This record gives sequence, C-alpha cells and structure tokens, in this order.
Amino acid sequence: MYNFEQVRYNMTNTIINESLKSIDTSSLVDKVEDGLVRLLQEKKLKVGDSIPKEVELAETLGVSRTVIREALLRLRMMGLIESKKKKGAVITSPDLFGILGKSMNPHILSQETLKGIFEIRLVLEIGMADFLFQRVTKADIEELKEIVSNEPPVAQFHLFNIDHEIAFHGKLYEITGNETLKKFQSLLLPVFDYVHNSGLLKQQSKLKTFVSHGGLVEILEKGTPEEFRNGMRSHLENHFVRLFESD
Amino acid sequence: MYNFEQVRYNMTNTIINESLKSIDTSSLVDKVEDGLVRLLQEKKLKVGDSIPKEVELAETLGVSRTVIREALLRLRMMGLIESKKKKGAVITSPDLFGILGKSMNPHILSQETLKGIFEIRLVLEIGMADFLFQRVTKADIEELKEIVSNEPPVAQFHLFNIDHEIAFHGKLYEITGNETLKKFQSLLLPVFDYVHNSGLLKQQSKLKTFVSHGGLVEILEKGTPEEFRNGMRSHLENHFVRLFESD
DNA sequence: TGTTTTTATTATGTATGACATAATAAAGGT
DNA sequence: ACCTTTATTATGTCATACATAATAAAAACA
Repeated sequence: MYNFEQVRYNMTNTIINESLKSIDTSSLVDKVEDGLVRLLQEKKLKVGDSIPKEVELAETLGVSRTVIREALLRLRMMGLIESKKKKGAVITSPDLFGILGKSMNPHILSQETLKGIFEIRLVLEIGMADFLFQRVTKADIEELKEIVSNEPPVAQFHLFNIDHEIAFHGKLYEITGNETLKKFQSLLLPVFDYVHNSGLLKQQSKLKTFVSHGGLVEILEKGTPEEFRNGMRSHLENHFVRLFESD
Repeated sequence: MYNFEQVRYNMTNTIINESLKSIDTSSLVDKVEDGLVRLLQEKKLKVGDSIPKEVELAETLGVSRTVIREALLRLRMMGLIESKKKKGAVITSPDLFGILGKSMNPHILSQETLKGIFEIRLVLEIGMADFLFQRVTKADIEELKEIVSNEPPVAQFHLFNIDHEIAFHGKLYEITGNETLKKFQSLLLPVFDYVHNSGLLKQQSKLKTFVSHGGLVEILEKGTPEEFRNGMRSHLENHFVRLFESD
C-alpha cells in the first residue's frame, strides 16, 4: 500500500511555502491534483495498479469528496487514470495526443495558432527524411507506388485531391515507425486542411508542380535523405510561397 | 443571447440515435460536454463572451449542477473557457500545448512514446530551416554568436552542457517566429533531456563533433536552407547513431 | 460634486448526505 | 461443478447549504 498521507504533507508544505513568497492563488483542487500527480510518479506505480477509493482519499487528505472527484477527473482527462464502477480507478499510460484531440478544433483556435500548425506540418515532413530511409521496407515502396498510380489527374480545378494527399503523406508518417509522430500528424491534419481552404492565407498565385509524389517515391527508393529533404521542400513549394507572401 | 435550449435537444437527439445502434456507454457529463462544445463552435462565440451561469445551465439542460460543473471543468482543462468568481465563465482561445504540459511527464509515459518524442525533436530542428532563413534578423545572428561564444569547453566529461544546448537551440525555435512551435519545443525539452540521460538508448559510442553550433550560425548567416538542413543533420549525428543502433 | 470606503450582491468553490447504477463477489439451487 | 440469484461496493448523479472572492451599489467623506 502506498502512503497517501504523504500527499497531505506535501499539500500543507506547498501552502506554507507559497504563502511566503506570493499569494496562494491555486484552489484546493489544484493542490490535491498536484499532490496526486506527484505521488503517482514518485512511487513508481505500474500501469494497472489501482489507487484508493474516493472516500478514502477524501478522509486521508481531509477534503470533501467533491474536491477529490474533481481532481480525479483531471487525472482522467490527462489520461493518467481510468475509473470503472466498483473497481475504482486504475493507472493507465496516457495517450499524449489523444488529450489534445478535443482542443484541436480549427474553429476555436486563434489565427496565429492555426498558421503555426500549418507550418509545423511542413517542418515535420521535410525533417523526417532520415527516419524514412532508416525504416522503409520494400513493401512500403510498393504501397506508395500503388497510391501514386491512383493519383487523380492534376488538371482539375481544385488545387489537389485531399483524400489522395492524406493517403500519400499519411503513409510516409507511417513509414517513420514513430507512432507518436503519426498520431500527432493525424491531429494536425484537419487543421491543416482548414487553413488550406480558408481565407487565412493568400490565394495560390501560380500552381506549378515541382517534385511530384512519384518523384518523392523514386528518391526514397534510390536516393539519399538529403535528396529527399530537398525534394520534399520543392514538393511543398506552393505552401511555402503562400506562407511567406503573408509574412 | 444564445439558445442553450438547443443543447438539450441535441443531447436528447444523440441519446436516441445512439441507443438505436449501440449501447450508450457515455455518461451524462459526456453528453453535456459534447453539447456545450458543439454549441460553442456552432454559434461563433468570440473570445471574451461569457456563457450562462452554472445554475442556469443546470436548469436549462435539466441536469444537476454537479454534472454541469464537471463538464465545465473539462472545457476549462481544454482551455476553452476560464471561470472567475462572480463573473462567470468566459470563452478563451485555447493554449494548445499548455494543456499537454501536465501529461508530458517522462515518468508516466511509455518507453515507445518517449523515444518517439526524442525523434520528433530531431525532425523539427532539421525541418525548420526554411523558416529560419525567412525570418532571421541580424540581431538574431548576433545573439546566436553571443551564445556560442559562451560555450563551455567541449573537453568535459559530461557529453554536453544542457543549459547551453537549451539556450542555443531554444533561440533557433524563437527565430522561426512560430509561437506554437516554440511552446511545443519547450514541452518536448524535459522529455528529450530525460531520454538522453536515461538508459533508454544505447550509450554514445564515440563522441565526435560534426558541425558545431558556430558552424550552424555561419550557415544561417551566409548559407542556404539546404546547407543548414545538412549541417543540422550532421550536428545531431550522435543522437541519430544512438537511435538507429537501438532499432 | 468627485473620490474613497463600506456594504450588499452574485457566481463560483467547497462540504455534506443521499440515492442510482453497474460491476463484482457471495450465496444459493440444480 | 455450473448456472442463477442475491448482496456488496465504488463510482455516477442529485440536492442543499455555506464559504469566498470579485464586482456593483450605496454611503461617507473631502
């Protein structure tokens, strides 16, 4: 069993310390939350371990169950715990970007943030070349070629086909073997799409295709990371132009 | 005034729809949360607008204040609202990565996620070259040179000086002018540091310095984005070696 | 009259007690 | 030994009351 009394001590300690230098602006729930988080990481609780019941915590920490519940709710939102009826709450490994998902809504983000996210996507795709080359397999190459072969004709009015873009670039993220990166990308995607189609950036002046998807695949098959970075940079040229025109 | 009655309708609607195809596993709070989020983005509420009081919401939606409070708490955690005493809750523009901060704790993340984050940092620094060149100023160059001049001697036992690393690379992120990117980086930093020093990766076999900080500054001053990407890739070579050895 | 101080008012924060609900464990019957 | 039924238990929800801090209103003062 874990010494949850310690949380109480830490809480009190924090209160004293902070009252000396600055006004304590944090609420009770804040303190309980901090205490619990600290405890969870100091004691090395393994995933699956269960923490005390709400009422026990409330008694031990000397606060109401209301406060405990709010604090636990926060931990749950962070993905730190999952609570099941009867069984109580158990530790879980947080899905980092799952948490972000809810906030990652184009309609509620500031323009600056939206533009920032747009840029981050470009940064990622240029910068991930080395991981692509390290981990790409022959099967991946074949799959990419398959995707490219299904590419809709470029002579359409709309700038490019979104679904196809997603398929191709999504596959690239997959090849990196970095699950975190891939999840991150799938979060960024809707925002990227939104920015691309909104009036946030200047309209695309000229629409030249530089390095094509097919060209990128060829580089990935026979070339070097350096060549791929340059190829990707060229491939994304239209986006860069729009961004830099707005600067 | 906004029609918060609509939330009630949507809630009921959702319940009905979902009960037809699958068992409704979501809790009351989930529904209220969804309803509120949907409403906030459908009606285009500007930042600073205030939403109804807890009791009003409770009455309108026909649920207890407890449920409303939990739902509002979630919105607050997402950075969607801020609540002040007396004034009620007001809409705010969410600080995307501020939310992540709490979960971004090395001790509670899985090894795979930690490694993924380590890699993402490398991707970012290689990929951001174009934005550096687009937005760098003479003052920035001077500041970088100043940082480099304070570089501690490399012939130390410990691989490199963390503070100096942070100063230099942090400044680079700053130059990109992308606040979101910079915040993201400052979140990644502790994780990166943790992974670097933990036994998660193989020990550094040979410690050669490839392109130095000074070299990077020189490229940024007189070179091209392409050269910078290659320079940065070389600069980070030691990290890449460790990663790929573990593959 | 204009400015400061004091006093309400109000909405969130916290506490408490009760009941509902679902998952598990225990008891019982075949 | 297996299945069904009945407790048990911990979270989910509700209701009410009071504390607290921020604001607005009123009062006092110059």
